[in-house]
Amino acid sequence: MAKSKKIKQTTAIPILLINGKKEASFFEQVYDVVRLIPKGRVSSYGAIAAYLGSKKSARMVGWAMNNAHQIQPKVPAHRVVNRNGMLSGKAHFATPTLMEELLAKEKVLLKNDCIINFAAKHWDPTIELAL
DNA sequence: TTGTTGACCTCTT
DNA sequence: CAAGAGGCCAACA
Repeated sequence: MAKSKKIKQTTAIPILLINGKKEASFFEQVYDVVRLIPKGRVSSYGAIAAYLGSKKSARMVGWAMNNAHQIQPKVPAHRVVNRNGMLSGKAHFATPTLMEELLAKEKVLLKNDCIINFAAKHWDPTIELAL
């Protein structure tokens, strides 16, 4: 094969390369699903992880969101919350209140950093995209 | 290179 | 009912 050194399968896949490239990593799939979240709806890390294959990979979804800030097109990370409907990642946004602001613009009401009527607004890819 | 950490979830005690 | 531990994969020191 062309490469003199063996390709490290487990090693980092450059996120920037994923953008518009053939190699589809776990991260890109996360971004893709998150972009599909309709306005006014919210999803959860576990739901996305489960849709991709393993619900135990929910942590990776969180990591993907962390990198999502350097990803383009922009990923609506504010529409992704934890299983409790709580804005666990709001602190990682540009401003601690940015996530609330974005959700408020989508008519998503919050109370104590928790989404009101979360069950009704929960957009589960496993169900919505299960066609 | 190994080991620890991380925007989580589920099971077990 | 509450608290603890395990598990997943990737990035960082």
